[in-house]
Amino acid sequence: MSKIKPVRNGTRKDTIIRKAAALFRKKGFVATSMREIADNIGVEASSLYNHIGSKSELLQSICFQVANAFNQQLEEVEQMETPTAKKLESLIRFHIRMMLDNFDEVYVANHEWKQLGEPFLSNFLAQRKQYESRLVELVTTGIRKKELKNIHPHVAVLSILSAVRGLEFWQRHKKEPERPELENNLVNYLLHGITR
Amino acid sequence: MSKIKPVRNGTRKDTIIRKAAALFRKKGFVATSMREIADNIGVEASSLYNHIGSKSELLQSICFQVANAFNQQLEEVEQMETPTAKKLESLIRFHIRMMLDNFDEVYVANHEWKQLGEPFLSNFLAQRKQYESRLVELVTTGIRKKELKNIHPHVAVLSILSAVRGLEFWQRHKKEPERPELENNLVNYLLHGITR
DNA sequence: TCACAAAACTAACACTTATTAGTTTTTTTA
DNA sequence: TAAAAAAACTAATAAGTGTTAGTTTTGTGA
Repeated sequence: MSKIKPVRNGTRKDTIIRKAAALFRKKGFVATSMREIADNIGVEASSLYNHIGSKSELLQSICFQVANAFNQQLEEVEQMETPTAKKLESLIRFHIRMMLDNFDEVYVANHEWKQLGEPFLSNFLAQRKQYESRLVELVTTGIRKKELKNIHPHVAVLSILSAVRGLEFWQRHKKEPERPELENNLVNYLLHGITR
Repeated sequence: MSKIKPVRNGTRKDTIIRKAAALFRKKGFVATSMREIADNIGVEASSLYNHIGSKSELLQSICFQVANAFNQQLEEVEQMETPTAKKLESLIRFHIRMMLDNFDEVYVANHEWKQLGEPFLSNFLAQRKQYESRLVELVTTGIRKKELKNIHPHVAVLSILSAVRGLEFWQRHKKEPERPELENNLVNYLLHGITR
């Protein structure tokens, strides 16, 4: 019937991925059918295959796009010439913004990576592991330099990552603390429990 | 072929639910087929229906059994005559133990509740919301009594719940801090950032 | 040992799934 | 405006889904 509207500055493929991300987030990857995605765009399911290779490819795009964003930011922060606490704060704030600005995609990457097929699954998990290790390294360095409290680095890192992930629940209580205030509250709780 | 072995002090239904929980955790609810569950037990898929009503019923059992456990513990803690921080610590420790001792079930309740059909979905979400509210109430009281730092209660509660949930990642680094040490580290991080 | 109940089986059902082939319509390019 | 490319369509396929009916096997209590 109608045509797929390319998203601003993007291809039709991008449009499909965005809609897919929204549905994957709401219903889960496996529970979302190609027909549903197509319906939601206003097109037949088979038409999607003029733009994408497969359903799995959609999930792959979403997961690795998110992974790349986080990796790139970590790279930049590692280069910074600031105290460890400041680096940590930058990263936490980036996580918060990613969570709020790219909710569907980040949520899907966090919850649906299990449905990736090989070799993508292994690749994704390896990247995640490496990301965590680099954060642990950061905290460890901070402790050695006496810039941070002497806390178990791995516990701290996983707590921080999890707490930020918990922002997904905030979608529900939207009116609660406004965005910048929420951001500051969370950073404050996570850091000033650890910062000396 | 063979028969379903009833779990110690349990019914055959319990055995099925346990195996289902393990598979739902590994592959997700929708991606797990009744035939897979049956295979894993060593029986035909149709045989399962001598013991259970439907696939959805399996998910319901898992989710509400977990919800009940948490609600019951909260009830008990609320009755305690101890400082707020102590109550909070009890709850955190209970969450940690539930996470480690009933990993599959807690994980499934946390990740697969979306797949519950109505009216179970609404019921489950309502219980979750109420649980959170009661925790917020607890923290708020603690702040009013000057037993806790003056932090945004909702941010604190969600951070705590999320951080504890993050223990699911710990399954991977099993050798890291041993259980009691891990527990103490986490409690320490979560509370001594908030305790006065 | 006989009868009854519990629990397994086989076979089939009605649907839904992702994906493909082939064709037609629409848009872009020359 | 004609030719080429892009993007939609219809129709079909093969595989997998949860679940049911009917039957056979297994275990139990009289």
